[in-house]
Amino acid sequence: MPVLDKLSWTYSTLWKATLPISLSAFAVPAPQLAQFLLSTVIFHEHTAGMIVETEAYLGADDLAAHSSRGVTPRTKVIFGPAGHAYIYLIYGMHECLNVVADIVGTPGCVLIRALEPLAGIPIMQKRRQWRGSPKGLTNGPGKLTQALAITRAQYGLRLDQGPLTIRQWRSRPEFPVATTPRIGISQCVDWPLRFIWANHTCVSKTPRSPSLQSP
DNA sequence: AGGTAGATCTCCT
DNA sequence: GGAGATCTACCTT
Repeated sequence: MPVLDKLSWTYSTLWKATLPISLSAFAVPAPQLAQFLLSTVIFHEHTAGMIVETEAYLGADDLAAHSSRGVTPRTKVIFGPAGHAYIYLIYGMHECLNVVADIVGTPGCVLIRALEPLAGIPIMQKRRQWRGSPKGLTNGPGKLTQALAITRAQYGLRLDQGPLTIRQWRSRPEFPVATTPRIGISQCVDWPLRFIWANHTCVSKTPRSPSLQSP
């Protein structure tokens, strides 16, 4: 089981330890996809990290979701096929990576909020100008995109293959999952749609009142 | 450990 | 024109 500082991976050995995810596996409701994506691994530009924190965003009733305002040039990919990348700029400077969920026409997506850095850590340090502990490289949605060099240039790309890819371990690990309210929103603040690998050191914030699910 | 300010762009009112 | 799915530096306890 990969845990920070216990194993060091090269990009290619990590690639071989993982398998592709079929595009159809993404076509499930966002809360389900958010939990599935925990423990999967993002690869891009000589760097890779394991997802340990996600948030689900739903459709018209979820006023915290960008898609609740309908189709715009920015949000159109959310209404398209699952398994593609929705990437947007927040606060004028930070890119955020989302994975489109659901069937075509149903706007659901999953925000990737934190990774455990696994491969290419020196490259991440250079991109982030960060000399602190490795977890500080990717424990936040704006941090992980910078560490993996993900920008709106990758908007709309499919994630089951190609330059920006998400893969799964050959054998899915067992780990405890906790559920909390989402971070940084002002609407639907109590909806339990944030999912974390409980007690993992790379999670962005300690939840104020996590509810533990069965492992 | 915790709060605040500033940076800086896109979308929608 | 203003808020926003954020981060860092720089304060104060």
